[in-house]
Amino acid sequence: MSRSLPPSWFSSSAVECAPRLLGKTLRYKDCSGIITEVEAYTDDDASHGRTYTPRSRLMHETYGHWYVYFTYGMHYCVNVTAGTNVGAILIRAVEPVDGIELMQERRHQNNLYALTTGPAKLCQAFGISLKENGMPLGNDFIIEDAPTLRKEAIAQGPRIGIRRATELPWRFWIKDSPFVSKN
DNA sequence: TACTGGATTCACT
DNA sequence: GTGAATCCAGTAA
Repeated sequence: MSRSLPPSWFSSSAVECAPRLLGKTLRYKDCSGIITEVEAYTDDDASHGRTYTPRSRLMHETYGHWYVYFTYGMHYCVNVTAGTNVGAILIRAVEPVDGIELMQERRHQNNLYALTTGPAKLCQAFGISLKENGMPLGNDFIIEDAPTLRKEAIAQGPRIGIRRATELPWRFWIKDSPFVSKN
């Protein structure tokens, strides 16, 4: 049985940790998927972390904790807090592995490529909501190291895409994966 | 207490 | 490409 990465794995900055998350497995209860797309937020203008508020407190005071927030009146997004200063990594997409039927049921969607290819889609598929906010890594909610085959494939590179436009967060994704968001 | 706008998604044109 | 859905956190007063 594999173990979760420890919270200390996330003590480096969000920008450093984010690309290293690609290819690892996100697991929550009965569902799991290989992380294909992430976004790193620190204290820049686009980040909740630019101010210290009750919501952003986790970004300032923890690393290796789940930060879940509600947006647009209907969607949840899931992050892992990172860095000893302020930061979080938004998990934007995964490749579904376990619990696919359950995800399809929750999403009312059978198309595998539309199941978890977006931050809000992923939360809906995995059944993640505000009640998971603030949990430390471990127990039900874990990130496992990459399967060996994935690790080798990623090491062969260049497979990781990076985008950092002005005033936008750092985005990292696995280039040849069909399981990434469209925007 | 009262706005304002959002780390999105989906249907529709 | 455009707009609606929908409600809460943050801000200003």
